[in-house]
Amino acid sequence: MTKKSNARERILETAGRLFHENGYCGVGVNQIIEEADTAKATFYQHFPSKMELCVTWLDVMHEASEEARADLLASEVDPAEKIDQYFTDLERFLEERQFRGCPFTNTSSITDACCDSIRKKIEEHKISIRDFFRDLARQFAPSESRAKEIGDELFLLYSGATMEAQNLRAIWPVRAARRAARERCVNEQNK
Amino acid sequence: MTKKSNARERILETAGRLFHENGYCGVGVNQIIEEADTAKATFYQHFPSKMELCVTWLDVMHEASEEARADLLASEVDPAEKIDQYFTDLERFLEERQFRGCPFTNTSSITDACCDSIRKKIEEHKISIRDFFRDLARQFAPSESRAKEIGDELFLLYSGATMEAQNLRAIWPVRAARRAARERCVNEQNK
Amino acid sequence: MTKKSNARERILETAGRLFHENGYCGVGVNQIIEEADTAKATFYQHFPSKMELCVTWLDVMHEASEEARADLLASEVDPAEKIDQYFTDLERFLEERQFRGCPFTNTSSITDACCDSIRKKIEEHKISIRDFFRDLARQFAPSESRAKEIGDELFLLYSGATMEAQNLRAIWPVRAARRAARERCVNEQNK
Amino acid sequence: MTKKSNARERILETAGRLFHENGYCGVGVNQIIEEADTAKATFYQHFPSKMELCVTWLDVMHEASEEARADLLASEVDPAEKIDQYFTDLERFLEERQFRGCPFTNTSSITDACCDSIRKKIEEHKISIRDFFRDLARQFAPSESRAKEIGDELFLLYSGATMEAQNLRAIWPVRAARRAARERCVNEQNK
DNA sequence: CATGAATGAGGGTTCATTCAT
DNA sequence: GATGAATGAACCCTCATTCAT
Repeated sequence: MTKKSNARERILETAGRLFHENGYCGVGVNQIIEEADTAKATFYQHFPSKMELCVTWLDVMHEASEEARADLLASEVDPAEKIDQYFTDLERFLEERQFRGCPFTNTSSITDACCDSIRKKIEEHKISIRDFFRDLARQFAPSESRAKEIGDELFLLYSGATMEAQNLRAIWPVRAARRAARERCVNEQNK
Repeated sequence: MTKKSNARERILETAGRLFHENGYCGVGVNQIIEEADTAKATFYQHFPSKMELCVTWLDVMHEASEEARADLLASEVDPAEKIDQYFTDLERFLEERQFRGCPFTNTSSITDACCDSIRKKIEEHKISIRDFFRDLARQFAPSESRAKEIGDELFLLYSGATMEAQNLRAIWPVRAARRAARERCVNEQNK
Repeated sequence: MTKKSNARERILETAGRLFHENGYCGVGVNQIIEEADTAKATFYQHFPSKMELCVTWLDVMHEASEEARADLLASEVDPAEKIDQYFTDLERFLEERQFRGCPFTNTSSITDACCDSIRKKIEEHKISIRDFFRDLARQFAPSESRAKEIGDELFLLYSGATMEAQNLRAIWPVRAARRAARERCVNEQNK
Repeated sequence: MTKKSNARERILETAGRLFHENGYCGVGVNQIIEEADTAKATFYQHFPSKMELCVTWLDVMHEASEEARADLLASEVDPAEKIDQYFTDLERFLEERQFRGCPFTNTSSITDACCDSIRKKIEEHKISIRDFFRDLARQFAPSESRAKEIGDELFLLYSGATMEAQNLRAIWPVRAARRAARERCVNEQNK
């Protein structure tokens, strides 16, 4: 038993890597199946279309991401530490993937014209991260409206850092974001 | 030497609009020449390839952008006002183009695999914007090293705002970035 | 020996219906096994290929058809009445199947390229119908050679009616054929 | 001058032959372009789709057919002679094409599921032939209603003959149809 | 400068069939 | 006797690019 249908896994993994590296329409089904070492029809037995495969992959990524953030939020350390940890994790993530940026964002700019179902996944994911930062801000901000303001600011710092680390193939944007985010948090607590 | 070769202009303009609207690989050469009302070979007489056309377009965009930023830096208003103005301009730019995001960034994630010449253009442009924000910060920061810190932070706010306005098809990220950037500036001056 | 292998029956029945409705190459093996509620390999256990399945189905159809015609020939009514009855049955058959025409003929034009075994089935069936009409004509024609002439004519009226009812999605060709066939018969008897 | 764009001609001719021989879905675009000695993209530069190509071909065939029938109708010989000539021409046509039957009908039975535009062409063609036979019958029938009856009968004889010549790979059905059609005409005139 | 026919490589997808279980 | 994952060949179609005119 056990190894039943590992072709599906191989396809999903390979496609995910390629989508992240080259964007949705920078990857062809041919490339996916070749690198996953499968046949074309095997691909279509497991996924109804290239686009559905992409959506499935985004789903998997999103769930893992949400879980990690929920854990961080609930952890016992103080907010400034959480911010630190988040951006440090981001740093590692981006470096491991050679500054390929955010998988969702990368998929996005290419997919505009075509597919709403992919677009929707990306939106949901982004909003979910924005909400995470708002929750985080609630742990130190003096008021609800201030928490929203600061949460959104952290979200933009995160997003800009991710994007520019990719654009510039450098880690400094992430570090700058971490520093700025921490300062924000500390300032607010000292008021 | 008046109307000679206005075909080139039409192609460049049309292609730019389409690249920004639909992304690099969401636009075909056929569509470009049709909307520019030219012939196939005319296209290839002026531009060696679709990619070179894209590079040329990015060059044009970059120069216009740099000039505008230089003007803003040199203007007589106080720094907080400059920040305000920059993000307000960004807001208009993005709304006019239906939240299609940054042309450079959009082109980036698509082009990774293929072409270094496009990548280089994007890097140069991004660094040039980062430097603009550092210059801006120098106008109010207490020290050079602090100016760099704050300049980078403004840069990330700008980048995140642009990206998420596109991802979410909404203007609030830009407004949140402006608010945060202003606060940064004012805080620093009041220290 | 009761319910053993009713899968075979289900496949045969389902395939027959689908072939007639959508044509040989308008039906896929996947569709057949799904609508017959069987597994892939079960299909190929009972039939070596889609084509052999088609041949088997044509066989079944042919036998049923021959039996019905033999009964009609042997019945006690007078020839003109038999002609009437035959075309009335044809009318019902075509209407029930939404003017999908003759299963054999339909299969024919598709199969040309590939397979002699299907072709042979079709020929046999057609000759058998031609012979039926000759037998029918013998019941009223003045001579053997005249019976052949008229039998062939009835056969062509039948064939044309079936074909054009399909081409035009209309029943009038069958009714016109019946009228003409009856007139033929009556004329001959009144000579 | 002169030979400009003969690729289009080659494709149309080749496709027509193949459609007639193997039916619409028995022919692939790959086969067409190979036998026409062109590139795939050349095909699609001239015809928007395989289906549109088929429709175009049917149009060409239809026009040629209509013209020939109009000429025959208007000719000076007597009706029985016209019938004779029509079926003799049909005989030659079918023999030249190795009993491949009616191009329209052949295309039909396969096309059912997919394409209405092809279906419509076939219907129009068939009705146009039916009308031809009605016009022919008007040249000898005693009344309008009788002309319709006999015209329809001739049409069915023609259709059945064409179909069965194909099914049986034999010429006798056409000859039987001619004989029957002539007899019909002569009988009517002698009444 | 302009035309548009021609190209080869590749796009995503579906087919009938086989195999290990 | 049944399962369904895996296959390779073929499906129709589009791309950026070149060439003769």
